[in-house]
Amino acid sequence: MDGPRADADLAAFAKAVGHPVRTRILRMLARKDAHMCSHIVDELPLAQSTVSEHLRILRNAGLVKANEKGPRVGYCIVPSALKRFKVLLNGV
Amino acid sequence: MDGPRADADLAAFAKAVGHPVRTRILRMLARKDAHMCSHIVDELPLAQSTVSEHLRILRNAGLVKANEKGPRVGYCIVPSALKRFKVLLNGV
DNA sequence: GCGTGATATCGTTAATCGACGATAGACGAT
DNA sequence: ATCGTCTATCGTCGATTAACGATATCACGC
Repeated sequence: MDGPRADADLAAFAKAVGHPVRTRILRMLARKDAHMCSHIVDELPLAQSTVSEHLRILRNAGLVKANEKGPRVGYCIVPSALKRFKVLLNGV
Repeated sequence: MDGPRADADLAAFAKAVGHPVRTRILRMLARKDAHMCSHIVDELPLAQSTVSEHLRILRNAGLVKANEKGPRVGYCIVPSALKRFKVLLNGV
């Protein structure tokens, strides 16, 4: 589970989560199976494009994925990635 | 343990750890009670000032502290902070 | 006091980040 | 086919970060 890329992976996860808006988004996603981007936008005092960018960062980190179902994208957590993040951190 | 500042705190911890050099430093500190800054410098391909800056970031995040013992500063992990980081993350 | 070794801080530079508005693309409904 | 809705991407701007060398500071031994 933790190979030579443990430092790089842990840092990448942490960097992705290292912004209050993204921790909040993560929590929102963790409490439901899926969220539409617009739902998240509604709950945050940010422009839609900004939220989309934060979601892209979380997606690039592998922590979140989108069910590619047309314009109404359902976002959800990738449990295995979140788990690996926790394992890596707990291993420090 | 997780109040209204949970998002901010988690994000701050994650941001501090969100750099491969700092995860590596954290691991080094986790394996010993204390390290001198110069020891860390020796093991990293970075200038002393750069390492000092990374240590400052970890210190500001509360994850690391320095035993103020003159110029030979011994750095060590703050277990309670690291624990809180883990708890916050595991709570997501 | 004077030097020496160990850290910290300063000043600079290039790179990255965070936010926004504007725009483009994709789908469902009319 | 066109419209309206939802999301992604682009371009920009100011702020922050990462890295370095140079310089200051501090504590100890001489």
